[in-house]
Amino acid sequence: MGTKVTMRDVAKAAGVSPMTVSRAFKEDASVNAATRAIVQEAADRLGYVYDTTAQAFRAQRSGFLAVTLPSINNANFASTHRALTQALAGSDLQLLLGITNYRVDEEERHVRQLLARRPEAIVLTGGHHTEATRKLLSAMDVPVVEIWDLPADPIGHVVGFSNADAMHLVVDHLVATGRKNLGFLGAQGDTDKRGADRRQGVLDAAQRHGLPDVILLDAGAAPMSMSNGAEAVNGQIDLIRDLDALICVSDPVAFGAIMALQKLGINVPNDIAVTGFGAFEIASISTPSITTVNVGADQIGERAGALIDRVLNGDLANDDGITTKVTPKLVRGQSA
Amino acid sequence: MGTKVTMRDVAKAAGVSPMTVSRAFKEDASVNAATRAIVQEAADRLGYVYDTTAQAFRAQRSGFLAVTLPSINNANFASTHRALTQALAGSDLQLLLGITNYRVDEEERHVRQLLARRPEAIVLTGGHHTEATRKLLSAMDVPVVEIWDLPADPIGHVVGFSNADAMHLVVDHLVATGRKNLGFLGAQGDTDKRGADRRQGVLDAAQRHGLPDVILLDAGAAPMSMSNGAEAVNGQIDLIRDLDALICVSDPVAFGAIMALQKLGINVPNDIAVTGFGAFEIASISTPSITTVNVGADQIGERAGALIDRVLNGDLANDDGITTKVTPKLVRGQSA
DNA sequence: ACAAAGCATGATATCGGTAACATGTTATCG
DNA sequence: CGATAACATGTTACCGATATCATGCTTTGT
Repeated sequence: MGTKVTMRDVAKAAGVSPMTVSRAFKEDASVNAATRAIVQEAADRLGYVYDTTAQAFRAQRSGFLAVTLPSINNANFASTHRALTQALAGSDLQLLLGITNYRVDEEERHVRQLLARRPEAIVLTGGHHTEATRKLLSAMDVPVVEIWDLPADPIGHVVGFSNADAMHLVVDHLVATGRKNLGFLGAQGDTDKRGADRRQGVLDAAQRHGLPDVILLDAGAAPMSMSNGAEAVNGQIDLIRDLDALICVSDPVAFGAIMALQKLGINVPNDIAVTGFGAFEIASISTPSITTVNVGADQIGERAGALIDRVLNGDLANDDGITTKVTPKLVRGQSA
Repeated sequence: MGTKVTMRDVAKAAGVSPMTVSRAFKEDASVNAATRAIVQEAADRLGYVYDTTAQAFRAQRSGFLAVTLPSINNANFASTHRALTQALAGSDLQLLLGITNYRVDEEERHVRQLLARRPEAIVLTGGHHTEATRKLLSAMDVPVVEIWDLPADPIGHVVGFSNADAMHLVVDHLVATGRKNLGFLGAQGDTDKRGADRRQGVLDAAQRHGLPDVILLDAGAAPMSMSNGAEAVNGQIDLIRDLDALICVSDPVAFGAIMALQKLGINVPNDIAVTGFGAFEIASISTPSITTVNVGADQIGERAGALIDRVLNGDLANDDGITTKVTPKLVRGQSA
């Protein structure tokens, strides 16, 4: 019904000044209890809804926390999101999400949009960005937290881990259990930089161990999931038969690969070991369960939240970028 | 670097009035090309970022489309989100998400926050809401679209399907293939209303077919996933041994259940049929593949987007609520 | 060559809350 | 009892972008 009811309207209805209405809506402001009740009643009657846009404008404080995520269909990013939300439950920040589909150019588009809303801080998932994105971010002096990565040249703060190093855990484990001929199944392009970092980590680790060249197997573009794993196995089975270990870029891909291998009569892990990444639920439910890496997605969200709290409380200067590392852990399953 | 650069600053630097700067940033406004270039250069040099908050305030148009989703870790809601984003790519709307964790009280909290940002329209996933939520929504005359459900008493527009009716497809199929003793595995509370609707649909359909009482099996609270299915089977196996069909509230639950059943030496579908819901990827990749229901999550997003386009263009009065039904389809797998 | 139309730009007021200051009224104290 | 503090409320100005109206300059047609 009531279109555009403002504080002025409420004030008139309650027989007070707009300022008193404003005060009545603030918890701690000094307003007589009776007056506050009258204002409340008038507001309810008129169907008044507080206008945060106006408040944000006047206070020059949007109350937004901008967050970019590659995907909204990923248990790990969901964990980070949840932990971040919880860590910031005390503050009055509202999350403003941008979904980048694993692409830096979409990230740039979103960052532009997000910054125009004047967020209090911005959280970027990933440590690779376009030049324009970096420029935009340094132009405004908004606190920046990069998560899920350890960028070589951080923009501001960082809460993450090295995707490349995490793969060393996997390769070390495979080598320790006698595997030598490794294959890596993931995107072979560089659009998804975290995936590319993992690929590079595998290559480096294999070289360090003096293993034969790692066979690179294409699984399409991110976001990759179960079907990608299955199709990649079926399409490149000749290459795979020579391997004794298949390192997959993520658990869903690994699961799809295992399903396809089993249908081809190839036993996991006897004929070939398979590993995943991310400690998704499928890794523990699958038969065989999948050896994977738990990156601590919730820890990332939690610590990023705590960091933002400190920055916004002024406990922490914005320009001395703090890097918080979380430690990925190998989770042994039956598949490797 | 440059804190709070405004149009005024750019104007001064470019030697023009703020108004000209404003025009230079609008594609179609009449500004001399040379002037526009000067302004651009000045803006870039100063690191000016357009302030959407101020614009939104002045124009009394936020540019937000508010959307509530139960979860950000769900392929179906992600599909809806993606389709919605694409359908609205032409408009300049920015999505403002609220994640409700399948709870109407959290939804209410989010709706309050979202409305305070004066969205152009609001999309609610689900058709059950608190009384306060309904009141809030009718107080502002913001266009409302409820999706993923067919509410008995819609607030505004609707794009959805009947969760209860969708289960008839499943039960009909089970009956047609000779199953009689059904169990329903899902939440037994009413927090997740869509889940409760599905449960009711199964009960009604079974009664219609004159089947014995459906055995209700608890799988915990939403969001439920694979482990819930597996644990529920392990914990209530005595009840399950008497069944010849297990209807699960979602595919992940069904998959977890199948894994647990297989480990117990119970063959699916020979000993017991199992069905899921949602046509998640796991349903097609799993062995056996899972009989499920595809609800057309992307269609929902697409049509909701088109609907919002029409409403915002004034092609459609806000008060004559349009209900668009999408038709869930049974997807036959090997599990039932 | 001059009026009319077209184009580029500037000045002013405004959107809805609220900080800062001002004012009026009631309690408190020596 | 007069002075001062404590409290409740009102007045004014302002945040940044832009709709609207006004203005000056250039082009065009006859």
